[in-house]
Amino acid sequence: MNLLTRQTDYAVRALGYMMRRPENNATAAELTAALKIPRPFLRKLLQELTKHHVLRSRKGAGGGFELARDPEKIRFSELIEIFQGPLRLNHCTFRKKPCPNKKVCAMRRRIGCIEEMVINQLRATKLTDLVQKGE
Amino acid sequence: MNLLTRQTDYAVRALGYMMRRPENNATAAELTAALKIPRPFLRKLLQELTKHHVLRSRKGAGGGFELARDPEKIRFSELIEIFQGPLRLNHCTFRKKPCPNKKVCAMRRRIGCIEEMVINQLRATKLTDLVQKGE
DNA sequence: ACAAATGATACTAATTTAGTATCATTACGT
DNA sequence: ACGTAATGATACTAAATTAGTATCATTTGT
Repeated sequence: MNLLTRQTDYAVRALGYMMRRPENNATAAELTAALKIPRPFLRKLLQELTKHHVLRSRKGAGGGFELARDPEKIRFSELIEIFQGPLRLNHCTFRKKPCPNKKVCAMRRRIGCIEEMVINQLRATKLTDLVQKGE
Repeated sequence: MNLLTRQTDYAVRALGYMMRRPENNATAAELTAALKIPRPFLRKLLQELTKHHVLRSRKGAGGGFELARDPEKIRFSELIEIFQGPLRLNHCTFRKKPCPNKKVCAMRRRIGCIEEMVINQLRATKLTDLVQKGE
């Protein structure tokens, strides 16, 4: 059981790296060298972050990526959602065909409860909580 | 992002069904009919539960499965572990090669914290919480 | 113009999850 | 004893998800 995929993990590392630089920026090349993440994969992931306005990018020579916002305003939950879809711990496998197991749905309620807790935690966790500036 | 696989989901349904029967038992055939889960898949899963002493089985005519314990003593966490391995929300992808990203490991601490909360909740959740007897 | 950067997109590979098939073994009922 | 109804063990295939690659287009600074 693993809540985080490698993409999310990489994304946090990359963002963390940028956060610790004075200008909050870096190029894909730098990040590849520093973090040992396969370059094309990293690039794709950075583009994704740009699309979702977590990063801003500049093309061309001297270009690169920079944080689009204060790291304090980048939520862990947001990153997870970008790479792993909506935050839910369980989606009823029978959702389409009107669920024939109403009886079991105490499960869903109970899980919903745990789910809510987790989501609240993930929302409350900011990039700055994941990566300490000084470290 | 999905915390539960279908196997775990099915397992809860199957156990819930058995829990609501007077003898806490059923055959694979009954369960297939009642829960609309593909039979060979269900059988495999029931065998797994038997191996882990959540169920007891009896072979031969008139045989079948029964809960090996009071449903109050079957933890949700245990079921997840059986089908999805150890409860961890994140395992450092760099664990082998001594992690070159000590800097980022605030992430690990923070995630560890959320992880612990989730695990505690899952441990505290019993089969009886997932499936109400009367329902 | 050229080099250094990202954007877009389509593809392959690896891993995990879901599901199938088959034969062996056990136990009840006659 | 035999047939039938059940699970045990195991090996396999299929589908879905995740990880990673490749390529070409576009932009920008010098």
